[in-house]
Amino acid sequence: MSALGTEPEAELSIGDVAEQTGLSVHALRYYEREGLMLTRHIPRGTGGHRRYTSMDVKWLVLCNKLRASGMPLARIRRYAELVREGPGNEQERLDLLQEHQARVEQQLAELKECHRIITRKVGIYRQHLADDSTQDLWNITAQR
Amino acid sequence: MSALGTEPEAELSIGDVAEQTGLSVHALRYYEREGLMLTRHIPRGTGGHRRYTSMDVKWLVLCNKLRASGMPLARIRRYAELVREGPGNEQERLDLLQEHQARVEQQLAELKECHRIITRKVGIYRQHLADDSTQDLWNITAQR
DNA sequence: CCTTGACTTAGAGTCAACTCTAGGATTTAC
DNA sequence: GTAAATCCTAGAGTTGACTCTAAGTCAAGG
Repeated sequence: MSALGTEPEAELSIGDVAEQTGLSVHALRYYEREGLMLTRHIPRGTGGHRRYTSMDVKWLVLCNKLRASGMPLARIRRYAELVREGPGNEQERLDLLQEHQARVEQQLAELKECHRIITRKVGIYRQHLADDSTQDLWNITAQR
Repeated sequence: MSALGTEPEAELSIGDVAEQTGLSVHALRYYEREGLMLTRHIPRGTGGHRRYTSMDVKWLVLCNKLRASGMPLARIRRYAELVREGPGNEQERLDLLQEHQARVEQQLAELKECHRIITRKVGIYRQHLADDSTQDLWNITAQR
């Protein structure tokens, strides 16, 4: 209920985070090594085990979305660096996000075009099979 | 104008095909080795140079669409095998295409969701910058 | 005829993004 | 108290899809 975003923050083990994000524990260690997290070093508990917070989980969920839309890890690292630097570079963050947004729009257009072509081909084969036309159609792959 | 699809068929060098498909000559040789073409072996001219036809170009353009929509080369190879086998396996080809069609639809849904999230984040940063609010907002990355 | 550019093969190298292994240390459940 | 599960580090291995290299052969323009 507190308006300030600094609540108790139950700490999470790497296994918990893996479960909540769908990333493997291997991938999570790799992400830390690669500087993709919000802190350069995930704090460790007494026994040396990583202690993540729910902020980390939120960040990783965002990373998953960025990855799923084709952003390379190198670009995510750059974004993480900007966030780690703290306030002052918001314009640069915006630029990075907008560049990616444009890419995603391109991808969407391309994917829709692919879908159109595949759907047409599916239609041709459906037709062909429905006709029961065992006619050796010259080469169905070249149609249209 | 001939209704039968077997016209003169000017032959094309690997360089011509590369230019027309956007694939590199290296990739084209690789595709042949991997059994992704309509014939197991692209015929060679007297000097041992590959001679492609416009059918090959059409096929490769389709392959590009399938690849661009995330079909792995192994799956394209399977499709190529079915086409090489000739008539009789149309149902199997249709199944393969429909499976891919479904995947593309999933991808489209996922990509749209990513786009929505990125757009929201872009909106937050735009707002923040427009407000000229140099207020050290706690952590903009965690917003919403 | 000769040079330049395109082509040939076989095989090695690259890149991103993990994924796995070895050899231990720590934590948790009974 | 102990066994099983989970965690640690450092580093090697994997996968897919090319991409490049070496050491030539072939073809086209002047």
